Amino acid sequence: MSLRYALLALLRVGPLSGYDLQKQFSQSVGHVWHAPDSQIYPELRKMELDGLIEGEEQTRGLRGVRRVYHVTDAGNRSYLDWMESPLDYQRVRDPAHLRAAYLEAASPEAARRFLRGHIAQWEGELEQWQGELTHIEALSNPMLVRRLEVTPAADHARTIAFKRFTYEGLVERARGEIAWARQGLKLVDDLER
Amino acid sequence: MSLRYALLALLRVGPLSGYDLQKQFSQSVGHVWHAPDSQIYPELRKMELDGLIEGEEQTRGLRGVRRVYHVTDAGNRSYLDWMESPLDYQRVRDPAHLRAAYLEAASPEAARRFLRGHIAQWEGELEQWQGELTHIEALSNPMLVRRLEVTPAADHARTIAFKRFTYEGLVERARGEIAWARQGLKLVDDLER
DNA sequence: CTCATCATGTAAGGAGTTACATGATTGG
DNA sequence: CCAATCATGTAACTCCTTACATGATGAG
Repeated sequence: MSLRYALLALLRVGPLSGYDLQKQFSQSVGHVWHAPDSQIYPELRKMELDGLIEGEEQTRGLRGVRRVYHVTDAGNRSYLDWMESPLDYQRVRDPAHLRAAYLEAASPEAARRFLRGHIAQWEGELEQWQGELTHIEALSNPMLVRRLEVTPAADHARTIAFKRFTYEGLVERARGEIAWARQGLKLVDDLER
Repeated sequence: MSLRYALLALLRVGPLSGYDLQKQFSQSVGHVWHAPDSQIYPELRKMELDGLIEGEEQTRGLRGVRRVYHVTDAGNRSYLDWMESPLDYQRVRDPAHLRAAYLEAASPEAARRFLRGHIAQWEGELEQWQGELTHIEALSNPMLVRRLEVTPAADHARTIAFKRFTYEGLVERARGEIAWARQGLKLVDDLER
């Protein structure tokens, strides 16, 4: 159910097509909420049916068409309502820690492969999030710049501060996961002796 | 797809019924992989069809029946294969950080409610995981004791070490989330001035 | 003219959630 | 005899994944 709020968060800056949104998902919001195109297009249609957004068909060249969506008043209200409402947390379902808990059943080599994989996974995320953080600090994220353009100057600091806060949290999480897996590698070494 | 490996991890210690497994899910494995009964019973049936486990119908009292499942050779192999295979990581989909990133759209009170909720959420998890850790150190977790009983003495240290490692990681993660949300509360205070 | 990019989907299936549904047994 | 717990499910629905499918436009 969060997908539509991720989409609304982007659309509140200004009208975008499904394709544009999809591109943004591999950048800005996509860093906290991934969604493939096959999920975005149908969700936009549903949101339009629910009256949260409205699509306008634009011609592109001679026969090309694109639907550009903008947020309706109802959509804006729905977004703000979500923002004021309690978040529902998913129950824990963590494949990496599930495996870690029974790692005695794996060979030391497999255990090391798993832990190295975990490090690689989170180093990838870390790089993404640190990159985002750099773009936030330098005001070089195009979506953030567009957002600031439609935001009263008095709210610029807030807007930037919460983005920085978010990505700092993610960076810390990634570092935590990496440190944990390194500990695990040491443990596997110790146990082998 | 991890559910069946969580179930196999438990069943490898000894035969259990769907009901027993369901109970264990709210304790041992459930701390890293939640599953409701409505998901466990059908999954066990599917695993039996796939030949990973075998169920034996036992009578309970006069008319009561219960199916007690045990792992087959194929099930054991499947589990060990999974243990040696690379883990597939889910794409990031994080409602808390999604909201945090756009917290400028919320009122300061709502922002505080959200952050306090986040702290409460992770303090709950922290308590669970710290409790588990205590039970591991004290060897007072019944499932762990049963596991050690069917494990060669030479592997006891390994078995315990990986459990401790897992829950230490989870405890650290929870602490990280709590620290992050506390930072957020400070930020909301600072921005209000 | 061709290729990258723009642009929008459908279809099948797996995984998980919530709610509903039923009945047996055991201990007090 | 009554309540807690034992015991096992189904049904409908949402969300997400993977794979498939198609065609237009613009730059070189």
